[in-house]
Amino acid sequence: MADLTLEDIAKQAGVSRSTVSRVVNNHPNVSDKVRKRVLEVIESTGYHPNIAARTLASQRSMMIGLVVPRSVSSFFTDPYLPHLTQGIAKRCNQHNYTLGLFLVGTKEDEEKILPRVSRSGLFDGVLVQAGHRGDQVIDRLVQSTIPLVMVGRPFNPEGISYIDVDNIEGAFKAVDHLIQLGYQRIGTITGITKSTVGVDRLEGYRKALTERGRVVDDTLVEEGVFTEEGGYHAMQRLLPAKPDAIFAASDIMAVGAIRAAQEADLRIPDDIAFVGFDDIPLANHRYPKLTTIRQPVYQFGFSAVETLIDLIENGKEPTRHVMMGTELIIRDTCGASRRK
Amino acid sequence: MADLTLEDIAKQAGVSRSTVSRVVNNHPNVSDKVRKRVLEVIESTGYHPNIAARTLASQRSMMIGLVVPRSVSSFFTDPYLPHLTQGIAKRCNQHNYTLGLFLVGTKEDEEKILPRVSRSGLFDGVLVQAGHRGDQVIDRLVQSTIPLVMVGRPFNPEGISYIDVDNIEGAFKAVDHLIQLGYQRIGTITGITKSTVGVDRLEGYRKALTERGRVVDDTLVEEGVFTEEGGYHAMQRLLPAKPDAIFAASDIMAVGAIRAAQEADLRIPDDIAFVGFDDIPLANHRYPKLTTIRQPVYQFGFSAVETLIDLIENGKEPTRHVMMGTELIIRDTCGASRRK
DNA sequence: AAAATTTGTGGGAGCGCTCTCAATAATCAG
DNA sequence: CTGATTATTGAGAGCGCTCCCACAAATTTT
Repeated sequence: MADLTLEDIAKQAGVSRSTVSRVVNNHPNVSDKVRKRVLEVIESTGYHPNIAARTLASQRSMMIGLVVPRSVSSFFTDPYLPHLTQGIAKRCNQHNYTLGLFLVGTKEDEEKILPRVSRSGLFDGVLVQAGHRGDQVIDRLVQSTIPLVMVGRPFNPEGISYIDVDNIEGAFKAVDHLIQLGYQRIGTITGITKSTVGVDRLEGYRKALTERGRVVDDTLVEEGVFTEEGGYHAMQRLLPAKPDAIFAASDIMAVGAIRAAQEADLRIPDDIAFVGFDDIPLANHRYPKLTTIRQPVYQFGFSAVETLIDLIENGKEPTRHVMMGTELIIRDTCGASRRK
Repeated sequence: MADLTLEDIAKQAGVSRSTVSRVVNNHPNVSDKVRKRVLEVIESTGYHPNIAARTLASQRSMMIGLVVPRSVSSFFTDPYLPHLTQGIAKRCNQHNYTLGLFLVGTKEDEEKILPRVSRSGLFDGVLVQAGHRGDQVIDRLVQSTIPLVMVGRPFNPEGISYIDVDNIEGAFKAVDHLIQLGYQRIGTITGITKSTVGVDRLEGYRKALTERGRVVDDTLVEEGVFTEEGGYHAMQRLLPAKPDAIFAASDIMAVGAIRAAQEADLRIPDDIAFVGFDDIPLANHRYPKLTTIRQPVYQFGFSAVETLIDLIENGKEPTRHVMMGTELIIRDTCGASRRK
């Protein structure tokens, strides 16, 4: 069954290997009669071309790799990556590409994964999730010659194609919303500023305050890692500065921050308001419901795959940059309904 | 760089292609002198073997596929699968296997994925997450000749290797814990009973009650899908029966159930106690903290990969069944500390 | 009606590797 | 020191496919 070859099909259909190949690959210049006959044989035998042979002969594997660098540690604590992966897998399948998954956990993983991804010829291209500044995996992958698209903007984007969400604009919307609601001491829990996401969302925060004539008070800015604990601890550090509203750079951090606020007996949103970023399912499944900035993660995956395939099939120049928009989702934690 | 071949290395090292192949594959019977020389050339050129060619010649791809069927819809709402995937990816890498990811979303996905996984020769084996009874993907994959390991017990396990967590025992522990704490009206929110997980956890619930001389009251049993909403709605249906404790078949459902209880102004654990299943990170990051049954998801992934590789390398007979244990994690929602 | 073009089909040379087998070199026993 | 054994190396035949080229058949042009 699995060991049928083109030759076998050719023999059964009474044609040559070449003709069967043409039929399988939908090439023109095959008469309808022959095509039909070959198709019937293929159908009845359950033949499926051997991918390794095809890859070797055509120098195209129809496989792309998704590499998640070591500095992206939150593969399963934050739904972002699973969601993204799902979008990527979906689109790959639609384009008949197979997806290889590489989660880099350790230095050893890195040493094994890198050559396999970039020099084994197994992958036509690679998608890399952006991580921290100076992450080895990213740098080394970028230096290789394999077509590559980054998911998230790298610090040094020269010559690199990437897709990104407009984090500055998203953060701006979140903070501006809080300003419009009349909050006076708006703090922020930034993500790791070793990542462009962290940097950009902080910049959006700053920009909103500045454009509305506010002064940025550094005692209201705390950095955290992108996890629940990160938000929790950052909030604890922020509490003495008595903020009346917080923009957290991710929903997961917002959840942690809210926990810290609740433990300090603050009511939400009466004593302190929150806006997150991401719109993870949990945001709508907790009490009180989280006001947040929605980013189109699934479409992000789609777009990444499209961009990469375009790169693979139409050459690496010029580099492509895709920027996606965000949306403010107003729920309970910002206190909008109360202040109306 | 990527287009170096064995032949090139052989020429540079002044030996034959065969010898270089032996060195690359760590075969014995190569003199130290020659091996060293070849290794140096490989090192200095950055040569990496072409995987497609190797696969074609050796009939082994060193790739395994992970297939998540359509009936497992919760790829990103529940951290279970991401966590499992991480364990699988880790172990694959340690064994120098590459992981292909297939998330089946639609019927069309299924038609494309199945032949590619089972008949293209690209994969040496496949891991399949268990889903609902009668899921086409599972049935069809099982019928193919490719080495296969199910993650989670299938309904019809004859001739199928699988690994599973002891769900009956886990549920038993959870419910027995509630019984020991003196709760009288212990209800359960079962998962979908079209899955063995759902069935087994319900059985553990029944077994615990029966063994402790209790009667199973069907008005205290509600089925839900394995999501937050599933738990929420099931809890709403359960409320009129006035349970004083609930065993939810997953943490995510427990979270939803707690939300429903809180909306009904019940205090936890004073008015109603909860025990979940899974021990997802959130269980420890919410207030009150969730008492739950921990299953070793990461090790689950490890074990699945080990079992599959064993199958690939040592033949398909006999079928392997691996059962993993669980652990009761006592936190706040069961009221244990209060009742001490 | 012959020549030129346009299909449609088959043959053959790889793609880069593995693996068996034969050949040679090195080692050993008697 | 010779014949036998063993360690080391090379040659060659594929693995199953693609793709270029040549040829034959059908169609069009002059």
